[in-house]
Amino acid sequence: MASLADLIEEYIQSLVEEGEGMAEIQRALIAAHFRCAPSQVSYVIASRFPPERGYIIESRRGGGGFIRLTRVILDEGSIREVMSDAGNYLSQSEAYDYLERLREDGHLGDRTFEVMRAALSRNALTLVLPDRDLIRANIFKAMLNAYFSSADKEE
Amino acid sequence: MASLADLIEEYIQSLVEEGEGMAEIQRALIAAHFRCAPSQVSYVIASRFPPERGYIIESRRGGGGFIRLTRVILDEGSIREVMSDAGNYLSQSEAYDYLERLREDGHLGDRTFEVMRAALSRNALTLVLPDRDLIRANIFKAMLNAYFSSADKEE
DNA sequence: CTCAAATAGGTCAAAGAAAGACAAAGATAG
DNA sequence: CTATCTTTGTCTTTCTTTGACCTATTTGAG
Repeated sequence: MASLADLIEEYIQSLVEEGEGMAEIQRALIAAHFRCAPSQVSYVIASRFPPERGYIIESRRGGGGFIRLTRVILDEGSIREVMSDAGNYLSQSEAYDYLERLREDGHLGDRTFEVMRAALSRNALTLVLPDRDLIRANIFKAMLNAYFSSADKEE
Repeated sequence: MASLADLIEEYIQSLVEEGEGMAEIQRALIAAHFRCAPSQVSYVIASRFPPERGYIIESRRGGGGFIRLTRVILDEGSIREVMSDAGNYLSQSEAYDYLERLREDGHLGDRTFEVMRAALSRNALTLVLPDRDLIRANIFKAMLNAYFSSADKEE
């Protein structure tokens, strides 16, 4: 069953697409539309549109206030940057966010995306917690490295 | 005599078939349906739908949580064979041999080969020895399943 | 102009929801 | 009898939802 957060995410997503990568929303309006607490909308924005997925979040309070979401496309040169942003510990959700972004921006094929996702899944990495995130960060960087240094090879 | 686990397996199996290879189930609902502990459902999933048998297991906790099962169809029986041969522990050299063979047989593209190799490398898997080979086996199976379940998708 | 009211978003913690991990007890096959 | 498989229960982790309180902006009365 899709949670309320999922529905709100979908809704906001459609607004962003409609605005070709940019949307200005009013928290209270969306909350009213879904009959939920305004902070629920904040939660959705924080959890579904974070910088890891390539969104810039700006806002203004008071009369005529808004929350602006802008999708930033990752260029070829900034991929290394993503890798160093990832750091030495990486949770599953952070890792998935990065992958999502790389794919959305056309730097990763669908199949490679799925393979990497599988390698980074909590399921495959049956370790206790500080270890798991450390190994995940290692694997993440190793795979991206391999992928981007074997460019111009097909599949 | 058919055990409860067998009945639950059958039931979930039918859901997967109904969904043409994919099912999203709610653990608590299934448990209620069979009047058993929720962890029983986890047991069935772990014991009857493992990666060796070609299933991908994903899940989400919390409100609106679910367990998603995806069945991987392998036209080439040899790949499933490789997976079960691989066993629960896999050394780097064994893993590399399998990858080499899959590539030679045309089942793996060059780039995917490199990515998988990186993920399975001793370098990425900075763990002590019994652990390392166990995690490697997990990752290996997860990646193969992901790769072959996303056939027909490019790169 | 000044400042208080109205407007609107931010933060955080607590409660609720649902799955995961694991151990222990029970059943069964060999 | 023993090893393996099943079943249950308890505790943990993760994700969602709400509510109370805080901060920033605008507006308008005096």
